[in-house]
Amino acid sequence: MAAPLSTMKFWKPGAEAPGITEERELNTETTGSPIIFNPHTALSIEKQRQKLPVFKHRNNILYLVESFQTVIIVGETGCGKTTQLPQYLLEAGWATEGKVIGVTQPRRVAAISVANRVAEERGALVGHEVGYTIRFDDCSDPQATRIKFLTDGMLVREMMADPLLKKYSVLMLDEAHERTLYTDIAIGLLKKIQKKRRDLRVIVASATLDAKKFHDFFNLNESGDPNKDTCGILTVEGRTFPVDVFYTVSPVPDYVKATVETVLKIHETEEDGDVLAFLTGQEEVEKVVSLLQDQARSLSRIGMKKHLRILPMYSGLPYADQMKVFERTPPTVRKVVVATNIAETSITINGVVFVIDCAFVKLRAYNPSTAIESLVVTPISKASASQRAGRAGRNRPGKCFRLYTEEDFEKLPASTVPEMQRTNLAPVILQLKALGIDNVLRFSFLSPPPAQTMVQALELLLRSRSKHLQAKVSLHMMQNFNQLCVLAGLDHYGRLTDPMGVRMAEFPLSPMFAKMLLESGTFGCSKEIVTIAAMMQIQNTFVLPANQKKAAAREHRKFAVAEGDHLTMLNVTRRAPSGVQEHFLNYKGLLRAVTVREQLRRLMNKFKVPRTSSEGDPDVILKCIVLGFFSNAARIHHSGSYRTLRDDRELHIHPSSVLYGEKPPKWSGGFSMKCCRRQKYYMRDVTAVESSWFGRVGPHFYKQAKHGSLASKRSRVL
DNA sequence: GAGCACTGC
Repeated sequence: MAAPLSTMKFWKPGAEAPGITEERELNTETTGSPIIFNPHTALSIEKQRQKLPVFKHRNNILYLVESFQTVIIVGETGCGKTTQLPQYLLEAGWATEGKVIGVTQPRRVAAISVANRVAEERGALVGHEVGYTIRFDDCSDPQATRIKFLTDGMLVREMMADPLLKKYSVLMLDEAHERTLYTDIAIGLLKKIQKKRRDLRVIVASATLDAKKFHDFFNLNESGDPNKDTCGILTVEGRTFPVDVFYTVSPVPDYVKATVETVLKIHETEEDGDVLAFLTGQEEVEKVVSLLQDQARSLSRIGMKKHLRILPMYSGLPYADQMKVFERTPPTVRKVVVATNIAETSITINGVVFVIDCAFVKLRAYNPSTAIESLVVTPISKASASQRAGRAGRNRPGKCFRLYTEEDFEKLPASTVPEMQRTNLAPVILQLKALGIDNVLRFSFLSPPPAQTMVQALELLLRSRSKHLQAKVSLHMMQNFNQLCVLAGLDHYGRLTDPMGVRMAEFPLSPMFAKMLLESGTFGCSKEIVTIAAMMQIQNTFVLPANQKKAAAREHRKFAVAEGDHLTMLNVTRRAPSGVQEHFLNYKGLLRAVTVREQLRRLMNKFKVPRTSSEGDPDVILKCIVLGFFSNAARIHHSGSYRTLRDDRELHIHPSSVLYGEKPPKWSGGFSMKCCRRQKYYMRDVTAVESSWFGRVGPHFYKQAKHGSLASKRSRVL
């Protein structure tokens, strides 16, 4: 029998206009060749372009770009800003004399699909007048391309070769409200460039919420006279349908159960239309999917006319399963997509009319006092809630069911903490230094990272090395700074070392990886290390399908080696080519690892790292890994768990490691630390090592011990 | 003893 239909009660306050800020019509299969239009159909394209809401602001936009160095465009979903604005600028002559109009996107697929669409509108193939540049795929022509779409990370890379971005006349940062790490870096750098290049125009496309923050940041007018502002704002209305928002009457004790009940309630009482439910992670998604599938079976047994088709969606899902959510269902079937946050920005599913929002999201957090990254289930922001709601109004008016009270909604923060404020800054600092920002403390951050992190350590160490000031710096800051010094990316004055630091910054990887790669040639194992580094960039080498866990685990054991995960990865690449499917390997990931490896090899050649092989000797490889990852070392504790060398923190081997469940090695290293649920700390990518290797590799690092509790540890290490 | 939101260079 079906469970009694929902006891959930919702109420609907005054209708809310969803503040939607994105307009990508994401075609997930963008690799097909674009259609070329003949002049006859071009007329209708012109008409379509004129119908977009942004069109009637055309002259105003061009006037603003002419008059202000920076223009903030608040453009709601479907207004056409991403595709039209660059074309208006092109038509108005902003791309003459070899200049380029650049438009950044936070995601690769978006850059490709938008470039394709704009090329289509202009009746040409992408890669000529309109092009794109993303990592591993440059589809632009240095001579011919006038409008270039690129990822924000790519723009930052380009600044290394061309610090003033001389080839660009205008740069538009799209989706700036998402505040990704690279968007924020680009924003800070562009402000700096604008002071030297008065002719460079910057357009920031953002949500309403942030417009003023961007305006105040970019406005260089200090006179108080608004007539002298250097930054203007323009709002363009969107083209979406209204979404009715409902809240629960009382707080929900268990949002997983509540999601299931709400789906059933919608199915029972609402008209046609697909459902999209947001949850925080894979486990929750699978749980809801399985509960709903049970219910759906019962419902069809009792003769419910309309069927439910329940589909999970998260990034770790195999590609073929992900594609299922885009398939159309017959009118007698209601599609229910149970997704993680991937459905909030990265993908758009057509046909969604009902959204269920649990109010939570899993976010990365960085704890500077432990140097450990963790994933924390956090309440979403209001901006995020409205983005989720907006997913219901893409095709026709929709409804959003929030599994929380209106009172709780009011307590949510206005926007999500920018990535810049919750990430490890070592790579950011290295990049900024490489871009000639000597004093990273003076860098104009749109949202400055917490002062208590490495930045403060840098300042204190740069200005004075007196004991008095050092006492104020906590141990971890010294360690972070020291880590970069030992890696030799920075000297003790905080300057980028040449060549080591300069080269490290050029690698699209964190400093530890770069160090390991650059030294691997002299260690005699660069061929192996480059493969291992590439493999470490993919999230999961192995896949564990929910219904075949045991069979998969059995297959995975076949690749395992006693030394640990790093050499197991090497083993996978050597033996995997046949039978990726049967061995339950991450096919997409392995393909990606191959491209990453190619890029790394090119950089290694550029820096003349000798191509050497350990010829089957594992120790050389492991020592080389320790060289980069010396700061991540642990030894076994009599309790059976591990303790970190740097601060005696309790650690466990992550269940995904091949060393999990085996006789634990005395020492482990090379791992990355993750804090997962219940405040337990885990090591991922673990390798068994010898204690004697650390002292030789990172003596300065562990010497720092004398400032704090590490002293006793160190004597045991060396 | 038991688990990994999502991007990007």
